[in-house]
Amino acid sequence: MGRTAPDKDGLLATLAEVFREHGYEGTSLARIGHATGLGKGSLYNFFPGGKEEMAGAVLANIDAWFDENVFAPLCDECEPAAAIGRMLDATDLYFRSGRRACLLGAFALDDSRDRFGNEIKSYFDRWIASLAGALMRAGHRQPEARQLAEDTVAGVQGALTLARAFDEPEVFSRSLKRMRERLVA
Amino acid sequence: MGRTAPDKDGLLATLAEVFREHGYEGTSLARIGHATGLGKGSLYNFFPGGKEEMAGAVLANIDAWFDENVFAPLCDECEPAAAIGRMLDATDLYFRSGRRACLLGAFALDDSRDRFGNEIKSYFDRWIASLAGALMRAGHRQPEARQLAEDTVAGVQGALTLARAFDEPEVFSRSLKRMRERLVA
DNA sequence: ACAGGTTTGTACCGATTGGTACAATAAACG
DNA sequence: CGTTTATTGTACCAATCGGTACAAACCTGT
Repeated sequence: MGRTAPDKDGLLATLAEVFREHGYEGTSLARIGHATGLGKGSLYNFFPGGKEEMAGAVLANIDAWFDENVFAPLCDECEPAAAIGRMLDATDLYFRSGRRACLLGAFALDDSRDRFGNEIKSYFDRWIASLAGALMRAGHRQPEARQLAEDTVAGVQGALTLARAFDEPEVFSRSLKRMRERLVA
Repeated sequence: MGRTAPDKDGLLATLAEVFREHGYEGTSLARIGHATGLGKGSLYNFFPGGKEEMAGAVLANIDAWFDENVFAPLCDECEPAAAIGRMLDATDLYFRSGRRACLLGAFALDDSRDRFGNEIKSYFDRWIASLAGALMRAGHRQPEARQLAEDTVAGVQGALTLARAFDEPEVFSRSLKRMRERLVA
């Protein structure tokens, strides 16, 4: 083995932060190098596919986190109200109570959608489907459950947008609190 | 006078479409030139401030449209339910029933926020404030009206994001329909 | 200490970025 | 018809873009 490789998780986290802050086009290799403290040599050593592979790895990483911490709780066999509560807790944790943007939401808007369309679609699809499942177990009928799930995921995205627009994370926290009341009612 | 100037409104509309589709960073002058059919000479003649002035003019144009067609109806002195209905109609019209993205929402996410933070903030602020006003005239108390308005504007943004993520404009139409029921109830 | 493979900095590449300068052009007005 | 003035294409600029090549530095297993 050669030199000690830096921990990949921390690297992916830093990369994610840069992409979140500046979008795909706005994230230059120079900025990545500055944020991570790595030169091009190291970056292209870990990600031979360049910027696109970096963004792909970041998306996969986020995807896995949501799978484990947000979607999975919804599919558990316990009482659905508690499952939904845990989902909202994880959501609030991930988005740092509104201080963090959603990378997949940002990518959905600009033309990163062309490169990562499948990942983006799958991410939102699984979120809505698992939430709708929990809502049905809580007694909602199929069409209403689906609509309520759609509204909730859309509401999260919109609240994140507003929180960033106003530079007031509380907008997100408040919105999440109202969703909690609405979903368990 | 010199040559006949192309109509500024059509030019701004084309510019807006390019910015909406590719974001601020992703919109190169080459792309603008191709989309508008104008060379750099013309572009810098109309917008001496370059790309930033173009984006600013586009935002001002959108701002004016929303002021007249979306915010103003909410402030009218007629019955608030009809006012809210007209607001939703104009919203659906502008976003082409979900086929069009929101430029201000997109700018709020990436670092265009640094350049146009005030415009973005003002846009969402006026939307929420005018809607909350109409809701109060409809009988809602102040805090609930404000929260409902916030949820609605956030919901529009989120629905646009989802519609783009899934490439299914119907997601937006459905969401808007549910908002209509929720707001007039 | 040595050899192996890994990590890293640096120099370099062509292409494209936003922006400037300016001469050529064409319409409107006297 | 000629002058004026707004419009336009083209050439050019330094800076930066994403990406490649490769030799030097380094850590680890023997």
